[in-house]
Amino acid sequence: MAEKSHKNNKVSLSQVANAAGVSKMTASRVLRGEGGYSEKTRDLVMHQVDRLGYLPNRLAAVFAGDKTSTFIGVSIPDLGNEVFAQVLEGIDHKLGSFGHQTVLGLTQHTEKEEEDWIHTVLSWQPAGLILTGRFHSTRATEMLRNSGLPIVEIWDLNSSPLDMSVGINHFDAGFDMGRFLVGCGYRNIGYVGTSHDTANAATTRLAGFVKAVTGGGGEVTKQLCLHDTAAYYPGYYGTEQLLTSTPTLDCVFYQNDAMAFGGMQYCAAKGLKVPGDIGIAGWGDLPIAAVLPRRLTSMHVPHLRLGQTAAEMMMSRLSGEPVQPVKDIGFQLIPGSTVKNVGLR
Amino acid sequence: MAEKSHKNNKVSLSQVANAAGVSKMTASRVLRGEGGYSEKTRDLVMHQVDRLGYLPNRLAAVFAGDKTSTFIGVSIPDLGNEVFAQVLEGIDHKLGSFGHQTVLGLTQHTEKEEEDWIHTVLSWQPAGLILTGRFHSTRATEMLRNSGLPIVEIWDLNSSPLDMSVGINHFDAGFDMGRFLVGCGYRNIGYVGTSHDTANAATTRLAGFVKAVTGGGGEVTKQLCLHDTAAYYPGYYGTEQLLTSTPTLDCVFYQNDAMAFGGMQYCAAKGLKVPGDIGIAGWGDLPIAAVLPRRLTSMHVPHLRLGQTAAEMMMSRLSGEPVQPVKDIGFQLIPGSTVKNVGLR
DNA sequence: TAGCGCAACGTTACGGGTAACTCAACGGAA
DNA sequence: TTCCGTTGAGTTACCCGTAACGTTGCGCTA
Repeated sequence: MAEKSHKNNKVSLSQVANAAGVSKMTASRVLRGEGGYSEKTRDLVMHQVDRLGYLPNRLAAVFAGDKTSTFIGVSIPDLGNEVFAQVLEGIDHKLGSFGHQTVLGLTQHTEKEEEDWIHTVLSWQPAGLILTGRFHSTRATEMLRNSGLPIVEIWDLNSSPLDMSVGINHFDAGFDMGRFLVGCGYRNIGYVGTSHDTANAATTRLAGFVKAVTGGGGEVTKQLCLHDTAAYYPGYYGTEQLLTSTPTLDCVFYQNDAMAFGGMQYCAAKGLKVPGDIGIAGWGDLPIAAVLPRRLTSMHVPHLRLGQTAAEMMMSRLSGEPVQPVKDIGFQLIPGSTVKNVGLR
Repeated sequence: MAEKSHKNNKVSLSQVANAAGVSKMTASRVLRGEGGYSEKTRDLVMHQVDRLGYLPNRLAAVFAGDKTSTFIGVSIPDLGNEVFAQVLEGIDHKLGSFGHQTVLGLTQHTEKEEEDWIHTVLSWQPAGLILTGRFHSTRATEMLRNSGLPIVEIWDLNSSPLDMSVGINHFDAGFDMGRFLVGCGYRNIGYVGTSHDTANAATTRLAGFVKAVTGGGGEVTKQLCLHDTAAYYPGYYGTEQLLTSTPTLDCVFYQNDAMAFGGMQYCAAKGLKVPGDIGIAGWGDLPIAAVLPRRLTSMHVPHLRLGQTAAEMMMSRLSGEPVQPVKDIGFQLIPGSTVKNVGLR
């Protein structure tokens, strides 16, 4: 099986055609199943395909047809954050079901890395790009515009997107959480997150949060932005830092549930009661929340669906259907019971 | 900026060359920086590259050079399992640092899906493939062999790999855990996992586990394999099912730490003391373990490093360096304190 | 000043498919 | 019988780069 060509060990279409005694074009037609050949010819060709172990060369097909590939470039900050793992899972499954492939790029939240990645990925003639966040470098924006490709900006909703956007308004979400916590009676609130990058949705969220808290008569007394991943242990030691430097805090808001859980564990280790001594609020309503004895105060965002929706918007645009370019996927505050419910408002 | 060609809106090398008043070949040389041109010519060409917003077409380059691309196909079962998210993160970072791209495939643990995905990915002329697991369908194996590409099988160490393999011996790891638990005095042990697929490493692990337990005079009384993801909540309700049907168990072994944590939460909710009333052992030493009050009995596997190593082996092979084809990345039992330590052996 | 070498650049021929066109054979209607 | 449409298949040009070679023109040597 699998007689190889001399050059590169790959069986080409012409080899199949020769072996079947037909022209390259006829073999091509059979393989694409677009008709215009007899049953007998089809069998001849397919038999040789099996015998030689022919694999189509989609790269050459794209090239010949002067079309784009079925690649979709997907840039994600990192996978240590469960949120993005879920988003990616949603994207890849949906893309896969449409016969498209994910070309991954972990761009670590930096514009420069994203820019380099975009340059590389565009050179592979992708069918479209899905990017996390709405801030891109000038050169990146220019390349994206010039490419003329469909682009979905996800996560941080962009009301005037390059092309399309799906996500939530993080400012509003942060604001809602802030208003809720102030409504619970908290006035002296801390924050633990992992980045102060202005391009980061978490920063936008924090801004909305701060606005709501100060507007409601409270104060975000201390904001901690660690140089680490938004995971359990940073939540733990971040809380330690926070409460050591500012013991007067009555509540802590975290960048996500993993960090919040880490914070809860710190509190438990130090004998601090939640919510008796201190309130805890997370973000994302991650799977771990489902098994905790006490419902974690959090903000539900449909991450998997967000990913799926992004992929669907991409597919719609590629098939020429009309697409609503900006989709707010929505969020829902989970009051939970890791904050006191003094029932204000 | 960005004057477009009539056809497909992309600026080609000849357009750049024409605009710069040089031949296509000279422009190509400048862009690849391989010398054979004057400084003046270089500036002329690069100026037009900027002005026209030219993006190289790597697809055409691969095609012309009759080479493979810089794509590496990476198949991962799913990202809901943090273990694989970490592995993927390790792979993509390392590949990226070598100028290669990950083409992702979430193949959901099934051979059929993997086979289809392999067929598709191979048609894009990748430079190599990284596959999770060592079991592949016959047709998949045949395609992989015929491709002649470098292949790294990860996770479940394959001592006679298609090409290369890195991971751990799950049978041995399961065996060690079983021996340890029996050594702790447990005799009536339950298991909660998510799959009975023979192609699954978890199944291999379980086999080793069972062998050690029965060999040590204990019994794996009940094995529960849920049709779900290996996450917190399945761990919770799986434990509920397990302990309801078999209340006599003295210990439960889980497919991973997330499930184990879910199980611990179930126990806590029901007033069962860990390890007083029941022992709990997880697998993977996931990040959450770092913040728990009680060290979770688990098995440490360097997931991130596993991913990085897989990528490094791939890069070594591609650059023609000699590669040790089978690498056991090792594991380490974390005794923890969620099991009794009766101090046997 | 012929002869030579080399830097700098141009020409040509692919590579593996596909679009668009052409052509032959055949069957049915006029 | 003639004409024409349909079916099945072949031909040709082209997609965008690169390898391999060919061609200049200049400076230097003998």
